[in-house]
Amino acid sequence: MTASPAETEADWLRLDRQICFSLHAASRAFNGVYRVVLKDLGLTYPQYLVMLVLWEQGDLPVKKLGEQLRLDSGTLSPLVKRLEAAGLVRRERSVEDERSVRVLLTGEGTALRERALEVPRRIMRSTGFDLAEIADLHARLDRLTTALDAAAATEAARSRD
Amino acid sequence: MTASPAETEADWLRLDRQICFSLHAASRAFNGVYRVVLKDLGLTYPQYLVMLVLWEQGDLPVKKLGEQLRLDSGTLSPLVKRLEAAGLVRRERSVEDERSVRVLLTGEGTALRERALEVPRRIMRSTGFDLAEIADLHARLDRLTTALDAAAATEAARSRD
DNA sequence: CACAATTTAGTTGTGCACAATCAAATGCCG
DNA sequence: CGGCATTTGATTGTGCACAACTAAATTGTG
Repeated sequence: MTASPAETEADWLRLDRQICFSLHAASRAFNGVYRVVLKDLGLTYPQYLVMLVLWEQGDLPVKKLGEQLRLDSGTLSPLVKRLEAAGLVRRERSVEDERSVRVLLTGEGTALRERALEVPRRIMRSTGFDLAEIADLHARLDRLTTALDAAAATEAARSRD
Repeated sequence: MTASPAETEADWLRLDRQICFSLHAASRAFNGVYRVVLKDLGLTYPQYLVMLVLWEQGDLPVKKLGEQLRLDSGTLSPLVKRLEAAGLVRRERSVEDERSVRVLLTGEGTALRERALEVPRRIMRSTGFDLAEIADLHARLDRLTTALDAAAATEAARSRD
C-alpha cells in the first residue's frame, strides 16, 4: 500500500474515473430501482418527482415546479404534457397572467398518491442503508451539490478568459 | 409534532422526495461541472468516460467497454461513432470474430490525454472535498450501487408475481 | 454435418437534460 | 400613451439511458 507521491498523473486519471464514475453509476442504479418500483404506477422517475411536489404543495405554475426541481421548461413542458395525457394533471392558463400555466392535480392524480405511499419504503429497503446513513448521505450530497453549482459558475468564468 | 399514522405516511413521501432529489441533483450538478470543464476538450461526460477507459487499458472491443462502463450498445454505438467522427477513435471489425468491433485510439485520441490530465484536479477542487472525504463518499456510493443493483433484480422479480 | 442457443453489434423508439431561440404577455419609464 | 426590457412557456436540436428487437457470426449438441 505504499502511496508514493510520484505516481501522480496517471493515478489522477484513475482516481478521477472512480469518483465521477461512482456517482454516475449510483445515480443510474437509483434510477433503475425507481424505474422498477414506479412501473406499477405508470410513472417515470422525473414524473414521480413532479407528482411528489404536487402532492405536497398542491397546484403550482410550471415556473414554480421548475424552481423546486431545478428543471427548465425544455424538460418540464413535454413531461407535464405526458402527465396530462395520462390523466393525472390538467394544465390551465392563468387568468390574471396569461403567460403563466398552472399544473393542477386531477382526481386520478390525487388518488395515485395512495398507491405511491409504499414507494419510499421499498426504495429505502433497496438501498440497504438505515435512516441515519441515509440522512448522512443526504447531507453530504447536498453539500457536494452546493459546492459543484458554485464551481460550475467559477469554471465557466475561467474558460471565458 | 404528533405523528399520527397519516402524518407518518406523508413524512415518508417528503423524505423520499428529499433523498431521491439530492442524488438526482448531485448527479446533475456533477454533470454540469464536467460539461464546463470538458468543453475545452470537445468531449461530453460519457465520452470522457470512454476515453478514460481507452487511455488506461488500450484498444477494446465495444463489449468490454460496455462492461466497464455498464453501458449497453444502444448508448455506446452512437457515442463511439461520434468519437470516430471527431477523429479520436477508429472502429475495426475483428478478423477472428466478425461479430466483434474493436475501438482503437487514433494519434489524435492518444494526444488528447495530455490535455485531459488537468481535468481531475479541476473537478476535485470544484467539489470542495478533500481526498479523505472523496474516498469515503466513493466507498458509500459503491456500496449503495451494489445494494441497488441487487435490489433492482429482486424488485423486478417481485413485480413479476 | 445440421440445427438450436448464445454472443455481439446495431437499430428503433421513448423519455430526460440542457442550450439556444422564439413568442406572447406584462410591467416600467420617459 | 409608446416603446422596450423582463417574465413565462414553448419549441428545436443534440446527446445520453434504456428497452425491445433485428442481424450476423459463433458455439455447442445430437
